[in-house]
Amino acid sequence: MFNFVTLKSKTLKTEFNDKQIQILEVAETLFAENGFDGTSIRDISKVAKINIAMVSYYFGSKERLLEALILHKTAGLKVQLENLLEENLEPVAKINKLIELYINRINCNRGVYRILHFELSSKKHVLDLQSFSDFKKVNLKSLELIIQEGQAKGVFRKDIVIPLITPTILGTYFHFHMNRPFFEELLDLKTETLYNNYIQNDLTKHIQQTIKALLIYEN
Amino acid sequence: MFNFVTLKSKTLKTEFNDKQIQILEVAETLFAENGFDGTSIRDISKVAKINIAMVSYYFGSKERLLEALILHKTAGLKVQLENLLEENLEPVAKINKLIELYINRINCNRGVYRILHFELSSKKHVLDLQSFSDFKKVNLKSLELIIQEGQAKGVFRKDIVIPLITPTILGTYFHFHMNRPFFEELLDLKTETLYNNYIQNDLTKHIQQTIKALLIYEN
Amino acid sequence: MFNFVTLKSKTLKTEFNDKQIQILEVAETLFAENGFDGTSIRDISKVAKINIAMVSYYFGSKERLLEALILHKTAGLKVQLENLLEENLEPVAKINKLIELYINRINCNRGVYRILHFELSSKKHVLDLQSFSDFKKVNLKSLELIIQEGQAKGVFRKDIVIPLITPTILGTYFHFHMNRPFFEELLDLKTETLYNNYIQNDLTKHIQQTIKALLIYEN
Amino acid sequence: MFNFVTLKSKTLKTEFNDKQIQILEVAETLFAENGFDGTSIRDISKVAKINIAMVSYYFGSKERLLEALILHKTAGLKVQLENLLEENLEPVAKINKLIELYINRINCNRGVYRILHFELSSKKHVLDLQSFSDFKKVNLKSLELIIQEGQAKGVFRKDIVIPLITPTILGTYFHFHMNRPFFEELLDLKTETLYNNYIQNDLTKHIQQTIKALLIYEN
DNA sequence: AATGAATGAGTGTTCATTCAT
DNA sequence: CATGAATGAACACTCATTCAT
Repeated sequence: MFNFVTLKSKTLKTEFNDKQIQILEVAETLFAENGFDGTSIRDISKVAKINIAMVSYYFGSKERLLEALILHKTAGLKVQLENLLEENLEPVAKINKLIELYINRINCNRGVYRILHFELSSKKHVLDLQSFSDFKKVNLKSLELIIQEGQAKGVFRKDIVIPLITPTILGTYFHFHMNRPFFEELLDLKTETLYNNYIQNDLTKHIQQTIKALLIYEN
Repeated sequence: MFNFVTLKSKTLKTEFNDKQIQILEVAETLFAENGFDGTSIRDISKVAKINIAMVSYYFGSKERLLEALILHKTAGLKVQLENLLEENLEPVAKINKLIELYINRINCNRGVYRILHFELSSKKHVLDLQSFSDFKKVNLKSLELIIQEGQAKGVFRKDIVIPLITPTILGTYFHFHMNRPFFEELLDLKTETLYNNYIQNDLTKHIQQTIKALLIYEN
Repeated sequence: MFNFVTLKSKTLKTEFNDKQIQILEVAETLFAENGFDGTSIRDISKVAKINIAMVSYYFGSKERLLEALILHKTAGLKVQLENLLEENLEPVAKINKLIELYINRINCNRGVYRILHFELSSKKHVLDLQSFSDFKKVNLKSLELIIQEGQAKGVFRKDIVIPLITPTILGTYFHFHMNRPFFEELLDLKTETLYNNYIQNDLTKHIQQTIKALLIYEN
Repeated sequence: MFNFVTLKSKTLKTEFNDKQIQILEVAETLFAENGFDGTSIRDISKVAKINIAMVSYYFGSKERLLEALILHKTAGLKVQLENLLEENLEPVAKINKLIELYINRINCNRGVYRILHFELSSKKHVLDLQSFSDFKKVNLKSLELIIQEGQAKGVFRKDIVIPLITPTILGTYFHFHMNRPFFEELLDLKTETLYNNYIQNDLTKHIQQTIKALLIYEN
């Protein structure tokens, strides 16, 4: 019935039925709004209009719901990255596309990525962090390949500390988004659409410009 | 920065007695480790070795403890910024010093700034966000002044979206710190000292380099 | 003993199919280990590797599973008792054989007898206690016949309170068994075999000796 | 404020305030009626007319309430035993008094002793069993001293397995009491008073007679 | 000024059972 | 006939806060 993925000798479902997906969607929204600790499974069951016992029934526990959510939402990124790597693009165009891919993806799955990058750093949660660490390493490796390609072509500087590029890309996005009310007021982004457009256009462009300058500009 | 500030029609002190400061210190540590929701006032009272009723007694509520904590820890930054603005430095040197000031300050008050920039975006918390929004605006204004000074001197580009500079500076730091375990492993930062040195030297330099490139490099 | 017994206006089988017997066996073990309340039908279904709904399906409810279990495990004792009564033995030999029969039987069906004699006294369980009371009366009657036979032959004292003999026989066994860990340590009964041997030999002999002394010895 | 007893590096209160004692009394009754698992702290709080959180507040947890209850109710027995040991009595009189002491004490604290001797044998409960094992050892030691005294005086047989005496004494009582409804009907003990009188007179006498016979009668 | 006692509301989870298929 | 899905009720326990002293 389900497609199982063996992950550290623990089988996790990667395909879910409609009700499970419904729960996952609601969970993502509420986790994004109120954090993991700030969201009760009662809240989830109320919004998702399901019985309170369903969460434990389907996912085992609140923590394992989070695991499932992360797995569910991050699945597919790896394939997208691999496709990008194989594309025949100029280094700058490739890194720009990578940034666009990242920002777009994260913006569409805000809740999950926020938790992945911020809540999971808490020492309390003893989720299977290894698999998420692996996830981050895969991302880092893709970035590395693109930058090294650009360096080989003589376009990018040689003395770049690659692991610090990701914090700049993702950190800029997250800091902007986590302070959404502040920037909504400051930049007059009154509607959801205006806000999302700003991210997809202006913010993405800013990040691309920043990274490009960093990769090319000689101090 | 403040002394007696009227906030929500209630008078908040920014000067506290020893016991209050003790509570604030413990609260910062625990909030930083486990988040606001993940920390109970029982945890705080246990670690601070004070009676559980003291928190409500001294600060009114858990939320107002957070308010007090933020006010307590952010006080003083404005003065530092003003001093910096008056210094006679080249634009690049000035922006570098600003970045250094920011990163150092935030790194020393991780807990509070993490909450300030990430947890407070939650819609649940109905703290008087205006005062924190003001705080952010003051910071933004300082940055604006420095950049405009650099633009006037013909050092910086004219087409800079200044509000997006802060997300890049702070976002890079926060993303790095929130994924501390990942970078500790990746960069072999085994001890607290090694980790802090890396932030004060390498990471700060990376951010300075990034911002400089962004401000100067013509696309 | 029974075949189709009307119990609470419902027909209960005493003959079960393989799956039902499997459930009964597992239930006995778990009830013995953790008590009735301490055992969930989830536990039973997990150990018996059957669907969780099977218990309700086959037995109606958890309580009626217990009823079935008791009926299943106590069936046959009456026949054994009747056979014993007809045997041509000296009074002491007969009572000794009765004790041996009891202890052996109970020891082989610990779970059920423990529940029968201890958990069922709880006022909460509204099982049809009458049938179990009947069961006890049958046992008492057998004992009575043997003792009266011994009294008629002038071997046993006349002033015996027969209903109190059973508590001494069974109570001694149960108290020993319910405090198994204590006696295991005290008497160095490290293995299951050693423990069972001690019961079948030493403990049985102790009880036989006790009852014999009580029945014969003139104060 | 409290008098603390150090027990395996864990401090347990032995003196309780009125509300705590009220909770303990209710808990004993309900545990006795429905067992530990069969009693919820909701039941306790309802009967004791206290807030449901009080149990956890005063005792920490349901299990630690049980610990406190046992400690509370068993305290004092040791002293009574010591006093008995020092009395100048004939061996038979002494053992009779011991039995009377035991039965009376247990009958007055039925709930606790039932749990102590029957529920605690369950492997699930990981209470500090060592202390309860110690409690049993103290009791055994007292019995041993009395019997050895009787043997030294040439009154008691030499070949007695002393550890099996306790199961006979206590087991007889418990089996009788656990099957109270059966014996109430059989022996026509309609009221609480009649029942208790029967225990204090007839049952106690039966046990004394049994043990005396066992200790004296040569097979 | 400071605190131990107390509480109602809420937490995540497990329960025995039902029911459509 | 047999079962996977689903559920409302109950579970032990923790929460931030209040209040009398």
